[in-house]
Amino acid sequence: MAENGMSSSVGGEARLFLTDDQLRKGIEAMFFAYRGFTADPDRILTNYAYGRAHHRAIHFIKQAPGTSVNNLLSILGVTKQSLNRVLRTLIEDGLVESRVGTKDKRERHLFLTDSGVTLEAELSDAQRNRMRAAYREAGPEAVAGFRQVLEAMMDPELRRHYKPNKEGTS
Amino acid sequence: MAENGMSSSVGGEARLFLTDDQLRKGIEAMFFAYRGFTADPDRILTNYAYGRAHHRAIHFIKQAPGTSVNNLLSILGVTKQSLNRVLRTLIEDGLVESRVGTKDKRERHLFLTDSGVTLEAELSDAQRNRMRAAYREAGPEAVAGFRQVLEAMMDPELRRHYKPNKEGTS
DNA sequence: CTTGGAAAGTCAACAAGACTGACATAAAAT
DNA sequence: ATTTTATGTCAGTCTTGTTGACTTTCCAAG
Repeated sequence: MAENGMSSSVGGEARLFLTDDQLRKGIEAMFFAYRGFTADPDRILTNYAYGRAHHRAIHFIKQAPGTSVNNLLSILGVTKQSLNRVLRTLIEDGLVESRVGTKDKRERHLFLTDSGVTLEAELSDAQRNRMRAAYREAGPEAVAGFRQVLEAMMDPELRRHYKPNKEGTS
Repeated sequence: MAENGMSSSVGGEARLFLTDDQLRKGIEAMFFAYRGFTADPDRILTNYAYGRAHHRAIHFIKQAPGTSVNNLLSILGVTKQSLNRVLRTLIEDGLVESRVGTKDKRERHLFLTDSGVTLEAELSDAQRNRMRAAYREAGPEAVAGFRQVLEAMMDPELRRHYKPNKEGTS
């Protein structure tokens, strides 16, 4: 159904950027780029017997210190059981501290310890370096386009909570 | 080590697009966008008891019919053992055909069967629709930037074999 | 005050899909 | 003819996702 190689180029050459072939190239580029995007942190993580899931948890705890498990859950988009296993090892290893909520004792508030901050910095530095190189090579206008397309690709629900794109010209 | 929050904004406001904060936003956008990127095919795949790995295999077999297992391996960047499990189920289920090479009998050449083509179309249609919507919303210039940054993010090795970005202005 | 339900988090068991190691077969090289 | 290389397969383990069952805490209705 609708597989004739021209299903989206009916608008003529002004829409050349969304022919099926252009779309396919974008899809493949996304796949390959994501691999590069995660390659450096992944390499580092194996030295600590951690995985990508630990990186994500650490990243967002650093970003929102004191966040509840539930909040982290909705950001990461996994089940609480899955996140729990990761958090448990990070807490056992002393990278994350979990404090029982004062107002609501059901909640656990998460913080990075000093060791946690150190590992987060090592992982983020590696990932930022790759990102910075790509940004620098592509230039500011390409970066703006990159961010626009990425944001349009997110799930609408997430997008409403996220929307960090418009920053002032300051 | 170089963790002071301004490690890349020393060049002044002309380089605002690669401050650590901009980099972090890009990193998070990449993470969230990739989830959206795979969401629709993933949903479809559960109906067939397949996973993302099957999708990738089917995609690249469709793209390069008759490819050898080894070639597919280098594209997908996984071990042959991992790919083998996926290919075996696809062959058993009659979505992929594996023909022994005529010139070199060690090789297996892979093709999609009619059923394979059908599933590939269903998955690709879903993914292309999401991509098309994002492209349309962001516009042609943003798409060009998107592709530039993605390409710069790939591993250099892969990039040399891939490089599909320069197409004529026709 | 008690009770019953909702919410937050934990424990256990299972599945997908990566990985490494050991192995089989065909082709090529010596 | 024998060894080496290329290719593909089988078996077992690990990470990380899933669902289901459970505890603790909070809150609201009776």
